[in-house]
Amino acid sequence: MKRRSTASKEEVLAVLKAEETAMSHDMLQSKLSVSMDRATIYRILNRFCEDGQVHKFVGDDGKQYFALCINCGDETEHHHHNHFHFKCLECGKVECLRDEVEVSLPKGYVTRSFNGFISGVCAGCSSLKKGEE
Amino acid sequence: MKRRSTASKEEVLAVLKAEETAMSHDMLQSKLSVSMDRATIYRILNRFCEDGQVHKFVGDDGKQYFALCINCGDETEHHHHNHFHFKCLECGKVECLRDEVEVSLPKGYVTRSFNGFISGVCAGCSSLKKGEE
DNA sequence: TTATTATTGCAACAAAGTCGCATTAATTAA
DNA sequence: TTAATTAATGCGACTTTGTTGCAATAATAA
Repeated sequence: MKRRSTASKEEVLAVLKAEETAMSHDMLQSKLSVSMDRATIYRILNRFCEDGQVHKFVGDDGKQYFALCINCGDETEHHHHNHFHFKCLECGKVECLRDEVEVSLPKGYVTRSFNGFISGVCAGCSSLKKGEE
Repeated sequence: MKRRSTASKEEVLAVLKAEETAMSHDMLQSKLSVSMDRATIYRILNRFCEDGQVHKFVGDDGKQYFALCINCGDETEHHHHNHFHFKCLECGKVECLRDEVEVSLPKGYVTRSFNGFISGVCAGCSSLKKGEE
């Protein structure tokens, strides 16, 4: 299964880079300059995940989000992504929080996957709100 | 809107207590001794949430899970549920992890909701697996 | 240029969750 | 005990998310 370079693929990648936020499928689709099928977008994104360019997580809205694997620290391929994701409820931006989080599990428990998600208001938006008052 | 005590409501509560695990709608439905409509189950659970008997969170499968507000520590009504939930991929049990988790947000960021979810293997199941080898 | 096969679009589908509305039934008042 | 009030339920319809099969398209290798 060698990957082929296609316009769709490049476009998805371009949007992910340009927007600088993790994106759910629908966020992405609305930003695409070329229209493409929902299934295609999912397939492209999941391929990126397999290739380690992108990682996937679940938001507190139950949706899958996809983020470029940059600014996520120096993760290597089999690395657990033990960081939180933060979604700003004002501007909609979803970002990776830098610090790795350690959760102490009870004795004998083993982690397979980690999903940390916080919703709130980011610095930019909370200062704006202060300004408005 | 005074709450009424109904058989359905009691049954849902009974299952939640008996199973001792957080449950998604479908897990719950399959354990009910009385069949009831999907919408009804959701409405009952969401009412429990409003009343503070139950809290809700999202699993890494994107589903909503509901857990009784016991063994979750001494949360008061407006308390953030800053604890992780752990789902055992072997036995399916979903439990609240005791320790409260502190995530240090960048300056100016405000938390509105917290969702921490870990999948893996619980102590019981991982010791069983050792035994099998 | 042709053969190979990864990629795409389309349609269909399943599952999760919500909502409106008519009916049922728990509670309160008479 | 009966009647009135209205919360709770069941049903159906619907939206959204995500996946999959299959035929058509197109990127790559021969």
